[in-house]
Amino acid sequence: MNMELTGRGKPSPDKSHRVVARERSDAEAVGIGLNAAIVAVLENEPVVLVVRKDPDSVSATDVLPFGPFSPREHRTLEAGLRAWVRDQTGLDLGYAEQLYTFADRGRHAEPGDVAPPVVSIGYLALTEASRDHGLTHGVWRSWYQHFPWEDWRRGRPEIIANEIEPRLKQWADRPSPSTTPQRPIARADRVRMCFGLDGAAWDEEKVLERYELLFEAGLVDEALRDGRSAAQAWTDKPKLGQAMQSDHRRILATAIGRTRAKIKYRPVVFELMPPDFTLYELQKTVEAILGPHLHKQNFRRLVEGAGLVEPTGDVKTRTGGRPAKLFRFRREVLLERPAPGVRVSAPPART
Amino acid sequence: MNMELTGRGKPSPDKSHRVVARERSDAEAVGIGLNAAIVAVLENEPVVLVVRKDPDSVSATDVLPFGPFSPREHRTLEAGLRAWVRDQTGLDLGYAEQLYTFADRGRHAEPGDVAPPVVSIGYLALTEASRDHGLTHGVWRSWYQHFPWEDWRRGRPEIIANEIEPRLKQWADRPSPSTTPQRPIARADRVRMCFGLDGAAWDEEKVLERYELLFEAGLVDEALRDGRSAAQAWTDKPKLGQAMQSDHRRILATAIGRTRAKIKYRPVVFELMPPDFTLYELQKTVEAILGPHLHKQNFRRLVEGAGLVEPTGDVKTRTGGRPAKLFRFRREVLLERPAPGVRVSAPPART
DNA sequence: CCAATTATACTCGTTGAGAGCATATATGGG
DNA sequence: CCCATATATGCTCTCAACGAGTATAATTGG
Repeated sequence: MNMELTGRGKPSPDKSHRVVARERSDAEAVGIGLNAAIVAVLENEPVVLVVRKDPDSVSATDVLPFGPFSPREHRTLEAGLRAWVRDQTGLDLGYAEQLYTFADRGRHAEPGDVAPPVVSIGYLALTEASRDHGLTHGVWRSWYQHFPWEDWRRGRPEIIANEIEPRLKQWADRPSPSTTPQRPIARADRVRMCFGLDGAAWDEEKVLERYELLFEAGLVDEALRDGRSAAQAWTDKPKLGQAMQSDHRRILATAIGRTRAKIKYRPVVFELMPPDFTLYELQKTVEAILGPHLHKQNFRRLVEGAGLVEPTGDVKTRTGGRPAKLFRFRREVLLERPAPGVRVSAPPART
Repeated sequence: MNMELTGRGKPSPDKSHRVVARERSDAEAVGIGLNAAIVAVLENEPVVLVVRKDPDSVSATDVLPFGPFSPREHRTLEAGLRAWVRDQTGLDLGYAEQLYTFADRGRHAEPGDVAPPVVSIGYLALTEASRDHGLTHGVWRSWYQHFPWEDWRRGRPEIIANEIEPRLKQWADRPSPSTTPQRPIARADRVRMCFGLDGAAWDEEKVLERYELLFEAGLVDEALRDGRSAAQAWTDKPKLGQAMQSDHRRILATAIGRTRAKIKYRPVVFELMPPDFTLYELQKTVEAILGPHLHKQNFRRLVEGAGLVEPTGDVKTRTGGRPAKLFRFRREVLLERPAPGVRVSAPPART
């Protein structure tokens, strides 16, 4: 499949694509790129499908599957997405939803890139990892590799206290540049709310806000590619988390946040599960996404009580203890309640 | 401001724009249109800002403010939106958020249109109606004029029982066309869940789902413009609600649904309120958006207890009874709780 | 056969939301 | 001036949901 956007000439060897874009006489007709964050849970690890730009390169960064949207070929955006995901990775997408449309100039430019689309529409897809038989290209990558501060499964990640908190507080103390004059909320307050510092609660859904904050503070590699390189490089400490190509990490952040939010009010966990599963496996999957939340007995009560699952009648033995009943998703719940989901509530705010 | 997308030639007198789009040699570089659903509450009526395509025309349909996105001029989509909204309507946007990106071919075409953008990015903006002094173009239109079935302020709207229910049930009984072969949920069940029939609960957030269902069933005028005109016109009864240009009613449906959802977990109501207000006024505004929900005393307890407001110290007299204390939005709540909002829960599901 | 491990059932206490009652303080008509 | 009326506001009762703890059941591995 032709990954290059037509109408933009051949992939430019020029490093500064923004200049190219500015000089186009027809700048208002832009290319549309579709980006897919294809999420699964593999052995209790939330993963996203990435392809390598150049597998042999030392500095190869991960890139989400992406392709152009061709209105001539596809009636809807989603149809286009499904088509080229199949072509490109061999995967047949199940659940997919649109995330966000980004068009920030400068956030796309990347040395060595082919001409990037100016507007990229991010999509979230959820799939069962063990159903990836058709997968021809791409590998599953733990999403916490790109967002280590989001992994609370073993308690509060140390990177927050050791790296993020001191560096962000230092950033907050610096005066805001005049380019953002009347920002409504002070830097220090944003830092505090985003990362749950000084007694604020950690909100696992604020994934994008946290990434954007680190970006603004110049603590992620991608910030250096933005036009503001010089201003951002105020510290030369190693940057946080593994970077991705273009603005793909921002799309992934959006995907993680949306998945975490949606799992609570829609039965989307089941997109990640095999047809039959034990309640413990279901809980582990939820916890992989959200962080460890729930009391085991209450989780059972919650999920069964909400009518989200029904026993298959079989049990799974060899679990190391008493055999666990197998359950399946109870589809009828969609016809009964307006917003069924794993309603885990946030742990009580630390005061 | 030039409303026409560059690179597409002059506004075509040709009626069938889809054909024009298909024949463009450069179809993959498409125009991006930004659409704004600018929402306010005016005298307890939720309203949206519309401009008239042709005010003198008898068949003039409402159209949301829209304009092209020009990556050369604007760094971000939102910046572009704010700029041309100001140019076009004289309004300075406050709160704005992206809604959704639509690109369905066929949903845009409209007789008499100038060449429509192929991809339209919808935005939701909330503003205080009495702050529209700068407004030069456009009028406030009740959003229930376009969605009469969404107005539950005086109980269940009669149009549901009188028009929607019979016609949708009739549609559900017809066999699905082969173009949508394995739709996961049966038509009858979708009708039931969307419109709360046969004991199902009414979910005020499903605005888009309801509109799309009516669209599929050919009960809204816009469906006739879609390529499937012939198939859709299976009944010649009058269509439901006032139509809008292009796919603007779909964007408005998305905006209503999002506003209704967001008001519950973010303090966005206050974008619609003057600086000082009584709790009764606040409740009326919430109810204009959501439908009548809350017990007056509980609403007060909820809103004050959540720390969303604080008394200004003044009272508003001449209310017809005891003077009401004036309140203002308590901004500090943003620094205290992760997701503050008017947490009105749905009324108990009718069983 | 027993210890360890996992699964599942039951109970208790707190909290928050829905609903109703009671009281306070205006307006407006006689 | 007084009272009927209307709105504002405070308080309590009840129930359901949820977090947390305790107890019991059914396996596996030595």
